[in-house]
Amino acid sequence: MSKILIVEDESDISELISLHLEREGHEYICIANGLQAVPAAVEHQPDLIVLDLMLPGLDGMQIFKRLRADTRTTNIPVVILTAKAQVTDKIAGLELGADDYLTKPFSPRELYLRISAILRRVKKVTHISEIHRGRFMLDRKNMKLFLDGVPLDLTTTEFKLLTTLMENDATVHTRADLLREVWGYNTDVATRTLDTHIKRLREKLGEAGSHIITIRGTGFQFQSEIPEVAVA
Amino acid sequence: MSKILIVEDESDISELISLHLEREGHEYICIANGLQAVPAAVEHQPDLIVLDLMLPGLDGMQIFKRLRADTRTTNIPVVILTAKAQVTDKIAGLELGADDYLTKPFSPRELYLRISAILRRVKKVTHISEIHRGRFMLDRKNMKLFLDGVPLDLTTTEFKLLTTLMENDATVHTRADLLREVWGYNTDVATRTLDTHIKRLREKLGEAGSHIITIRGTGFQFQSEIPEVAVA
DNA sequence: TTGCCATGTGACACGTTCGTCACCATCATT
DNA sequence: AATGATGGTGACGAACGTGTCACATGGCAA
Repeated sequence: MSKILIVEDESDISELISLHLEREGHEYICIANGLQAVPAAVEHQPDLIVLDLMLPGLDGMQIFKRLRADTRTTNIPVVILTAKAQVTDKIAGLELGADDYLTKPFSPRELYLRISAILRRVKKVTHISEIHRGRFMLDRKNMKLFLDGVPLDLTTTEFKLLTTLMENDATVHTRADLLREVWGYNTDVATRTLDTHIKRLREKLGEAGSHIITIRGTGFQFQSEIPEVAVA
Repeated sequence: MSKILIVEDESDISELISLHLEREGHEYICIANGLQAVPAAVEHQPDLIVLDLMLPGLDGMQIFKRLRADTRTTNIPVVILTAKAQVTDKIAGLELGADDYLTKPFSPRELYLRISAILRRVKKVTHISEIHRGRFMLDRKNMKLFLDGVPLDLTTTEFKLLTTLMENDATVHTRADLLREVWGYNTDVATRTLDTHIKRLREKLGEAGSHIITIRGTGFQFQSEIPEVAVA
């Protein structure tokens, strides 16, 4: 269930929208006065805002800009509704950073689905605290590693190290890179520390430790798919 | 810069799209054969896929479904392109989980802007590994807390605890809730542990520790804005 | 005011984690 | 095959993080 803020002065349109939202189990707040848009968004922290540009006596674009300017609302997706059917208007709306732009008359079902598409995307991406790479799944939120579905506990350092390696599959990370990424800007960490941690990681991974590949003279690399190497 | 995979058999259309993408500094890969879509997406891991549904001898919808079915591509946004202008088709496409749906003939500029809108949203949300709350900024990626811009080191437990509290600003978390969220489902953690960690957190926060509020008889709460209380 | 109960606090002890070092293994080069 | 350099390993002590307890404090109701 998500919370949607509808900024629309024509009550029949807002009813049409809210009907759909309600039927699908969403929560909504309708306001008719554009001036209330920012305060309402700040207060309710909706997951998405539907904004009609054609509000009486007010430039809807102005409201949109204010929503983007305020840190408390800048990340909330906005779908713009308007009667201006010109392609140039559409482009102007999208250019300013709207998430979608629909022209009246619109199909309420389409609007609803476009709202869903955005919400879905946001949910999905938020959920990507998980990195999937072949047999590995890194759950960043819970600092857990799953190998073939089996949970493995990692220490903070091991976790950071593996995350850095896994984030860019098959990219070579130099020793300096890793030290900087994992240990922070002041690379006052000495000699064999990195090696030791790589070793500990490989140890915990068991046979799958071979996914961490040594690039002699440079650094290390994570490969989710180990290429077949012909062995005599 | 983002990487876009274009699946389109008409070379003039794919050129039109790629021209725009290139001009804005994006990288792109064009493939004309729908069957290569999934392998190409797996290999290149694009940030977004533009998929023409009207591929010769192939059901584009089928390809879309396969992209969503594969764990390695399921999270990649897809923009569907089609000649079917019927609202019902549009609805069908969005219903299946496309991120946007454009009908031919379309304005290349509009397509480009819609692609940008999705990329922007994804980037923004991905970037929200940072939680901003008043004077506090929690950098989940680096497990760091910034108070008025000053970095503070937190231990794993402290970090989880504060994250849980901060995620829902001004929401009261019961002791049981916190124990479950931070310590995991098996709440075999005893008596005064939570209090001790709250204390340690407050200690590290110094004077700002007052943002963690005790709700007597229930639990704790994080408030980014401390309401003015009249003191005699 | 009294007494009870929920919360705050300081100290402690245990286990974990970390960085370092000395030494060994392995690879590349000649 | 010899040599030097680079990476791997095992061990160890110090530092850190954590959970628990005993006791102090403070709010609330009778």
